[in-house]
Amino acid sequence: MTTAESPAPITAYEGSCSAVGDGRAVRDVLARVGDKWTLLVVATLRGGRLRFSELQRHIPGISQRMLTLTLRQLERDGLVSRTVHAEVPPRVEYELTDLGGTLLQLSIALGDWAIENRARIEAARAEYDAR
Amino acid sequence: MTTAESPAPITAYEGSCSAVGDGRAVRDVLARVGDKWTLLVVATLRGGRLRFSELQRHIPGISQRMLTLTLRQLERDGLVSRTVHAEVPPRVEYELTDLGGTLLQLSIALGDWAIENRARIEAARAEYDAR
DNA sequence: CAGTATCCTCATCGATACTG
DNA sequence: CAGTATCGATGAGGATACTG
Repeated sequence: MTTAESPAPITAYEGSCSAVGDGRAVRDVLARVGDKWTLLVVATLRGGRLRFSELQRHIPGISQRMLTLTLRQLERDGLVSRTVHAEVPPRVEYELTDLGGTLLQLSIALGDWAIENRARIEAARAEYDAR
Repeated sequence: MTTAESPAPITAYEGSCSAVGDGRAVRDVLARVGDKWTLLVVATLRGGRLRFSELQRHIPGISQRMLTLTLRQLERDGLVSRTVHAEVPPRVEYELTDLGGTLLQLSIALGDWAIENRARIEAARAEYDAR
């Protein structure tokens, strides 16, 4: 799920069936959404706006650096808005945009799928590994 | 339960809140599904069973190695079934399992989201970069 | 045909230190 | 408080060669 790429052609699925669109678009989305923290940040913002330190507290394990990078990407893509309040000490709040809200729906679907099928997947793994 | 009420933190998914499940499950799924090729392979199998070389042809840019690795993971997780036909030359066919089919639904939703919002995201990026 | 086996590169991420 | 700067480890993924 690397971000910086694709001189490659990748014309997968054009025409053949529109179910998933072209591979480039799907990969772009996955590159954004499939990294280690993005969906977790989006999910954490589902309750409304939070400031930087609150986000960090609610996402155990995320480093300051990765939270910053993830938020910058989300902001750049118009999925999250960033509001700086002119105060001392500084207060910066992040909030999902409307577009980010639609992504949230997907992340919930993905999360639900994860919960529902986790046991099945782990059973399959155990069986596979048993050989 | 999309709480719109409390600014109170919906702390990090410790298995309690169902909206996104716990972070670990979500990350597991993303680790599986969010890599460079998995969803593309799943999507390619939507039409039914295909053999190794057919998959490779339909997914431009994928290396033999990555196709093999991706298929092994999917097989291990019970998302794809592998059938070896006792012939010469060998013929191996891959097909989505029922579980894999449910993942396909998600990949379609993700693909649709990608198509629908790609222009918006790129516009947001352009605007962001213009500063 | 359908894979393994190696080698190698480069991006991702974590840790740490520093700053407006 | 909310970042930036820098460094180093890890590992995903590509290229290539070989095999049952």
